Amino acid sequence: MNNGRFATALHILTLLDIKKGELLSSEFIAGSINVNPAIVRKEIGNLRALGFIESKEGKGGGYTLGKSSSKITLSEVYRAVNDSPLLGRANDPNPDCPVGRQINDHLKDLFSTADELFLKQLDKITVKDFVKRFE
Amino acid sequence: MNNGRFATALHILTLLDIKKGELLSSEFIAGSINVNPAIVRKEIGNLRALGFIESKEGKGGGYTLGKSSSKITLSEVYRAVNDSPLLGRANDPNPDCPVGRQINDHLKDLFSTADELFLKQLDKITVKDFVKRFE
DNA sequence: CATACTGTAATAATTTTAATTACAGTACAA
DNA sequence: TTGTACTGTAATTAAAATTATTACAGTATG
Repeated sequence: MNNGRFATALHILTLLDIKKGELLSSEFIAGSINVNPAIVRKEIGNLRALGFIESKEGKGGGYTLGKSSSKITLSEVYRAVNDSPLLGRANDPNPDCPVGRQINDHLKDLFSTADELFLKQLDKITVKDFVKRFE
Repeated sequence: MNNGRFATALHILTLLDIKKGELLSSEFIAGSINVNPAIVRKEIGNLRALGFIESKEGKGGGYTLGKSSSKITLSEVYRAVNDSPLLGRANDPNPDCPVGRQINDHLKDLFSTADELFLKQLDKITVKDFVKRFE
């Protein structure tokens, strides 16, 4: 799990929606999030591959939304930065112990069910909905 | 967020339930989880304060469940190791930006709702239920 | 009183995450 | 056509979080 990346990604999309029509630079975006511009460019590379963001290179270049904020759900954003929200780091238990041998599978079941539920909730919320909270 | 600790805590409780009646040492438990005994003792210190585990000091000492595994829910275990399952690490955005100033509050809302939902699911599952999966 | 445990803290090592640096590539504009 | 201001990307360093290790005092048992 890594919510730092989710926070960053959603922050980027929020700024792009609020400043719709403008091309925002990685430096401007990084200034709002308070992270390094290279990280913004990297995360945008990921979001761009999914069609959420478009970029323009060269002088005067920058970023805009690649699709309407009403068409991007938070579950899509979460999946973009993270395969399994909840599972996270597991132990590496002893395979010679009956419990150790099985527990990771059982934990995985547990979390994948919860993951689905969590993502189902986020699926109902679009970036546009989220941006409305800033009004 | 930190699921390593949840995995460790649940592993401990699972072993204690399966080996009910016996006193298990931190070394035995650590051998099954494949972590350091001092970590087991530390986590047990936490679980003992909540009444989930009892310990006996001195030679021949060790650990047993402090209450029936059917009376311990996974949501209680989760809360024992983690205040907010989902929120995790946040950024430290620029307070001079309208988005930066507000986003952490909005993220927190988002995650606290999801947290409640997640814990509500875990509330339905007891340690005993979990242990049944090993049969 | 020797032994085998727990309880707890301090420190070190490891892993993960983010920051920094660097630079090639691209578009604009004088 | 050249300087400038951007993106794209990778390599390296730094910081933060997590876990491991070590150490030892305290306690019960035989």
